[in-house]
This record gives sequence, structure tokens and C-alpha cells, in this order.
Amino acid sequence: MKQSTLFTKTQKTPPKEDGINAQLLVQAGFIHKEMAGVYSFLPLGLLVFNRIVGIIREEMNAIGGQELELASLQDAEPWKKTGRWSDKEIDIWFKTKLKNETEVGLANTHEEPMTNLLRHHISSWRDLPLYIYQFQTKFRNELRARNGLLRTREFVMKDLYSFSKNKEEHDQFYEKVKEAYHNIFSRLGIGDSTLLTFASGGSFSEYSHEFQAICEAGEDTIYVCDECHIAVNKEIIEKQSTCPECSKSNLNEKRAIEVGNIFPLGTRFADTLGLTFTDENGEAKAPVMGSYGIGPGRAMATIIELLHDKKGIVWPKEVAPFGIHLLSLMGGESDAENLYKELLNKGIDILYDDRSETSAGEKLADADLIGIPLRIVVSAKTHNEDTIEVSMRAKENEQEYIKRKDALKFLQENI
RNA sequence: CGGGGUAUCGUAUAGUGGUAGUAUGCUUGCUUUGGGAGCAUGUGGUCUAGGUUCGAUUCCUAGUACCCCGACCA
Repeated sequence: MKQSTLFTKTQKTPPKEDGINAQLLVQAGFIHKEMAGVYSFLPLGLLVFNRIVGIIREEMNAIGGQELELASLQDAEPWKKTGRWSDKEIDIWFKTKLKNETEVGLANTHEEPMTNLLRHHISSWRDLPLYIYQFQTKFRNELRARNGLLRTREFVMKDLYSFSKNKEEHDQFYEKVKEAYHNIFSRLGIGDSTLLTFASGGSFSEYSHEFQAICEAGEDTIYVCDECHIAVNKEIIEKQSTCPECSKSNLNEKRAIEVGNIFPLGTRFADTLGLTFTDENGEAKAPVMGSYGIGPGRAMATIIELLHDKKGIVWPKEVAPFGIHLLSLMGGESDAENLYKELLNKGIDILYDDRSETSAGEKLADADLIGIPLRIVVSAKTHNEDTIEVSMRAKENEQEYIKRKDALKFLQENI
């Protein structure tokens, strides 16, 4: 797209925002803060958000997930049955009432509605296992929102729920999700920093597992085994003071961001909500459940926290809003225009800085801030040499000159 | 939820019991063009409600919003 038509603008003076993630995202025009802990996604931000969603969706589909979308307004009844409607159980509820005084809740999670839904759709062992997921808005009345997109009161979460015939089948799928999550975080560009972490399993199992990205901005404290690339959350360090994998005891304390969570649920929800299936022997049984969450917005913030530099954002390839940022500097207008059209025709995803009254310095500074991985500069100089200038945001924009006739091939190989 | 702080153009910030300033942005004009270019020009602001006072953006009270520390956080 042409940058001259992009309605958001960058700000020269960084806004006073909480957390480097929100500061850079606001400064570069990706998001807008509505109020504490509530952010809107603008065109650039939505492009990134959707790419993150796309990666998660691919990985969830690859392990047999079926996407659906439940409502945000929730009936109180199932929650009363499981004993979770009370503010004592879940204190971050946003609740409201219909005109006729009926109580409803704004979704903060979906175990109850999902379990309840399946009562209408499964009845035989042949219907299981079932893996259903959604990207859905959660509302959580956090006492204290903070750190930009890291802890917000309204956010989209990918939540997958698994329903298995028995514990063995559940355990097998649980391991597949672990793998899928590793794939997701490495595709998001934060795989090296993100560790499988043992955490509290609540009342239904010994452990749950979190995916913790090591980062000072994080709110969690974890203890890392450097050899196994595995960690233990502080909340269970008394119970599990050694590496669960190799039993080493010299674990390193680190701050980390919880970018994903997987949780065995057992049959608690099925039991309390009356979800059963008939097994091969004709007996009614409760499916064994699990829940698996990732917040794309928090993931976006984590990417920035881990990968930014002094000049701005440095997007990894797979999540960048555009693959290429084409800058037209003085004397490069017609070359840039031609190259832009050529790349568009090849279906290449490109942001073209065609602004005619913007100085070269400003364009370069904006490009650094926005953080698109591959940059092309076209100017009088490249025109005279019949080249294009190419550089990588992640490599400090070290410049390389490619002959104009080789440009398309080069870009297709490097995008 | 406990404790603390802040509130001034779109953004970032000074300052004052008596006409509110700077930078940046934005308008217009001229000159510029490889790391946020120059000159000129115009535009735009004291959170809300009370109180004290001749006079409050400034002091006081309350409200609201925002931020920080802690607690909390499937």
C-alpha cells in the first residue's frame, strides 16, 4: 500500500506510555489507547495481529483443531452449576443484567459454555476426541492493568478445549499441543527465549504448563534449567525445586512473560455440567478435558519487548505488517513507482513510502520505527547506477546494492 | 484491594494568586532533499464540580482519569 494514504502517522516525540511495547506501537501508529488497559488496533497493528492469528490458526488446524466462535455474552447458569459464578471464585468478572434483571457475564474464559455446547453435539465414543478452538474477546476486570498490551482488560485469546475419551488419549494430545506451541513461538520469532515452564495444576492435576518468554518486562518469576531449556514457575518452586527433566538443582531465577498456557482439566467441568458420552461398552463416561490459551496481543507485545532497538520495532519476517518497505527518496520517484507496480503484480506484500513532501531523513527514521524487515531505497543515486539499495532492519540496515534487472529475483528470494 | 503520585495545545514539557510559554505536529508561502532540513506565517491548551479570594491554571475539598509500589492474576 502507499504510505501517503495510510491514515495513521508516526509521532516524533514518543508518547508517555507504559511499557516499551505500547510506547513503540503507539508512536508508530499501530495501536491507540482508549483507556487504561484497553487498546484499539489500527491498520498496521491489525495487519500484525492478523498474521499472528494466522500462524496460531495454522498450527492449531495442523493438530486437528476445529475453529468456531462462541458468544461474548454468557449465560450465568452453567457457571452457577460449576460454582464459578461467584466473585469469590473469579474476581475479574465483568457482569451485567438484561432489562428483565437476568444476570449475564462478559466472557473471561469459556470452559463452561464450551462444555455446555458439547452436550448438544456429542453422545458416542465415536464423536471423540474433539479439539475445538476460537479467537475470542475476553474481558477481565483487572485491578491493575499495566505494561501496555501485556496485561489488558479486554483482549483476544486463542482458547482451545480438548475432549478425549480417556486419560491416555488426553495425554497424547497434550504433548502434541506442546509441540504446536513451540512451533508457534519460534515462528513468532521468540522461540529461543520461550521456555516450557511447569506451573501449578490447580485442583485437577499435578502440573499445568506455561510458555514463558524470558524478559525483564515480565510479571512472572521462573527458575530456568539452562541445560534442558525448561523452567519452573516460582509458584511451585517449593514443591518442585529441581529441574523436572534432569533433576539439576542449580536453577537460574529470571523474569518472564507468560505467552501461553496449557492446562489439564480432568473431568471436573464435564461432571458438574453433565457432559457424557457412551463408551464401547454402553456405559456413560465423562470426557477428559484440557484447555490451551495464547493471547495474540500479548504475543505481539512480547515480540517487541524482546526484539526492538533504539530506533524502533524490529519485526520478525512472519509477523511483519508488510514484507517490504520501499522508500522513494529524491530523484527516485519514477523508479519507485515502477518497482512498486511490478512487485504488486507479483503479489508481493509491500508498503511504499511515496510521500512527496517528506524529507529523506524522516522517511528513514519512520522506516526504522515501523520495523519492516526488508527495506528498499530508490533514489537519484540508484537510478544513475541502475541499482536498488536493499537492507535488513534486523541487521542495522547495512546496505547492499542489487542490479535493477536482478531486483525481482533477489526480493522474491529474500522476502 | 492497601499505599503513594500526577492532571497545562494532537504529542512531549515549562511556569505563575493578576494577558500561559517552549519544542514538536498541523496550515500557508518560499527555499530545501541520504538520517527526523531552514526562514516566515497561521492554528491550538490549564480534567470536572465546589470553596477561599477583588481576582484561581496556581491554594483548599470532593469527584474523575491516569501512573507507580504492593497484593491479586487458568
